Amino acid sequence: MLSAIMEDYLKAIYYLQDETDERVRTSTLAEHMDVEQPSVTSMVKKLAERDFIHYKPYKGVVLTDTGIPVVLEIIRHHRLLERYLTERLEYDWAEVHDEADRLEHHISNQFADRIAAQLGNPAVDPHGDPIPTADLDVSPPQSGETLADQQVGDKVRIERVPDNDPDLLRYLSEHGITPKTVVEIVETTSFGMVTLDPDGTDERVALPEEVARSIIAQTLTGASN
Amino acid sequence: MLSAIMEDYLKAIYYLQDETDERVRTSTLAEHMDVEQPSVTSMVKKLAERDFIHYKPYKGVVLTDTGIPVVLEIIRHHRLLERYLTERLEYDWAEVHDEADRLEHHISNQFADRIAAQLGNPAVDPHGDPIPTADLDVSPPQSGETLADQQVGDKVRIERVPDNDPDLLRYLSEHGITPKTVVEIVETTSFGMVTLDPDGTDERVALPEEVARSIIAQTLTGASN
DNA sequence: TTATATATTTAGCCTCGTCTAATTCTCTCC
DNA sequence: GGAGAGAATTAGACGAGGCTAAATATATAA
Ligand SMILES: [Mn+2]
Ligand SMILES: [Mn+2]
Ligand SMILES: [Mn+2]
Ligand SMILES: [Mn+2]
Repeated sequence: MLSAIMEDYLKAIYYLQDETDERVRTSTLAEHMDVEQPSVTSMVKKLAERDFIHYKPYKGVVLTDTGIPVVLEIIRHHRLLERYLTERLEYDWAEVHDEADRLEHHISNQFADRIAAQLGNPAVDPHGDPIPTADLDVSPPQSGETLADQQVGDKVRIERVPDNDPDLLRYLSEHGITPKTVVEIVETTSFGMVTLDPDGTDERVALPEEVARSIIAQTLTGASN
Repeated sequence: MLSAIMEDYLKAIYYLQDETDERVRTSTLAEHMDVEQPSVTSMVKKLAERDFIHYKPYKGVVLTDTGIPVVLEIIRHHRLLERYLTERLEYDWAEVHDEADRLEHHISNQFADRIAAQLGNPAVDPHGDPIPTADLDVSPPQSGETLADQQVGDKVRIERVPDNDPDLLRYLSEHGITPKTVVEIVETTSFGMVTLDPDGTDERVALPEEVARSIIAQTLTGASN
């Protein structure tokens, strides 16, 4: 079989190749996995040897058709776990990531299917990320629009937030911002600050543009169109 | 921290020293862990180095006061998982052991505490084994009486069955024998066969004496006393 | 087109958990 | 009390994953 470490490498490759749409470089992977480059080189050789990735020396790697379903299975585990932890075991959505990142490698597919059934086969995880089905279909990524692309006065529905920064997640949920929340953009500044008003509140929530760009949102009504 | 493998060694030592009430020998451990003896020797040195066990060369090992709570924590995880899997995720009690044996090393104490809370802090696992509390108290072992110690005509309540033989567990549950079941001993033979009648049924369930001896039961009424 | 900077790979070493083969200790039995 | 038998340990190796330092390939920029 495949070690937990190998699975994490494959998962990292999946996310990175999705982001950049290019071959994933050794250095990028090294940073992501928090190891030195030679460790990556030796690992990608093993993964290529076993046909999960295509490796071209000095040119980076891509997942093969063998590798992709492996990754999707892990992502299914991860997102179902996150959902189950928040929904059934009273975890805060800020704490689920680490627990899920470990357990994803150790639960059986049977376990995953059972918690999926308990949850009614949910389509998305607590951060709005799509959960692959048991036969590993994944919904296509949402429209690329982010909170940073909006105009003042726009109303948008939050679709997806990054799941790996607990502090941000705590901040967001404390201010009533989760997937499905509708917010109005009340201010954007030249120095990179976006201010929101969650629907039905008078609260003002400020976010650095950098962060706003990482939050996917669906435009509902625009003052500008 | 401690690797999953090390935890399994400690757990094995715990069970073996409980069974024999003596120092656990290298060979016993090797058989239990399904590795060769030199592997055990090198592992017990590491565990002794870290003070989880006391190791006397050529004389076997014993858990230290540092090692015992480590084991109890793992056993708590294992038994809570088994209970949760059967009760909330529709696992058959014959299938839970393997899943629990893997996951016990990977769930956090928080996870264990949450499933314990969901279950109402149960005292025993599906096989009747006591679940250590969050502060690691364990109920003392049940009376040593087994199904093999009974007389024909005795009524006994099943307390505990071995959890590592799926076939046996399936057989038992198919014939309505689980912890809490009351059965009457209807026959014992000189060639080692015990026959039971589960309470309220007319069914006859036969078991080899070897197996009967591994099932703990509480005598309720005896024809003989 | 050539020189320099940067990314990547190779070389060699380490720890963990395992193995086989060889050696040494312990125990029993005469 | 000594000879063997049998159990346990030591010696030396291997694969997985990691590291550092050295070598090499690629990219950039003159
Ligand atoms: Mn992971
Ligand atoms: Mn998530
Ligand atoms: Mn285990
Ligand atoms: Mn059990």
